Amino acid sequence: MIWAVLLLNGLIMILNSKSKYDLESTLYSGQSFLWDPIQDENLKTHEVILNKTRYRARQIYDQVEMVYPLHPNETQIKVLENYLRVDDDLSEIYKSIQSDNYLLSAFNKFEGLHLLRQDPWECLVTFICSSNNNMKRIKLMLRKLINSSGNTLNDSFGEYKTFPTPSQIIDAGEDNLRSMGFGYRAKYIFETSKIILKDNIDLKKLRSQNYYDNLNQLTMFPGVGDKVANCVMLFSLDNLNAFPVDVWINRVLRETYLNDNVNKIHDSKLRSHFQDYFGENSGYINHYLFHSRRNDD
DNA sequence: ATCGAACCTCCAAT
DNA sequence: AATTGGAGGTTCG
Repeated sequence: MIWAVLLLNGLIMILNSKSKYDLESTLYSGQSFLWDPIQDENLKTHEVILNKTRYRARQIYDQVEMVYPLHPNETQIKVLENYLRVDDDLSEIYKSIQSDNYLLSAFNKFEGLHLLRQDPWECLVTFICSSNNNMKRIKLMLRKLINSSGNTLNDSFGEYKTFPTPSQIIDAGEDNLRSMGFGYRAKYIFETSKIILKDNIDLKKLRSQNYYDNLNQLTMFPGVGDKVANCVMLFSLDNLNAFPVDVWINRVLRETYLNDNVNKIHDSKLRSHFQDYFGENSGYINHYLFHSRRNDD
């Protein structure tokens, strides 16, 4: 009854999710490094900047509550719902997959884990940074980049920064990027920014385009190989059949799906094999395998 | 074509 | 306390 009152008064803004949503698993499962947990009235709230606006969200039962902007307009609600992929019907995806014990256990343990629909430019920079790197340092690098090169905006919580555009990264310069701790990735980020600017590339136009066309396009950027390209496609370009193969996926494939020594098989060959094996939602499966394998102790 | 090594930097484990 | 090796890969020879 309290619910009804709160809902009617518009005090609680619950996003319209098709199935159970596990916000924390989703935000911190290694697909985005741009969310920050903040303490809010003893509840765990999470913050991110999307489309130059600050957004805050938290788990409420099996759904997501949008707690900021305070009285969001339709567009703002759509932005967050779109980003969080609340329309994905996970129960359909769980059902569509041929059952094996490892996946069943993963679905059960992380029920509600969603893929995100991130901004492709931010996603591209993020995953170029991720090579030979760990989550903590990736977050630190991105934080430094945003703080030093992004635009400063204001809202009722105070100042916040937007993600730098390609030209802002070019303005920073490769040396500056190195001093921020990017290491050899500084050149990749810098050169990629130059290409995007010079060729006037709108990465969002790659959405829903052919998987292989996107793969070819993305791997033309320096610092982007098969793995990074598949991450960008899966986490920002709606290519749900993308299948990034990293060391963790390698492990789980070797331990659970193959008898042979997987190390002898090239990553891109593994990738295409398991795309065929798992089918059109292989990207979702990939992320459950990845997250599950990283959290199994 | 294929295969190691090298690449920046941080940090946990010797 | 100094050194080594690995970390959610890519590139170069």
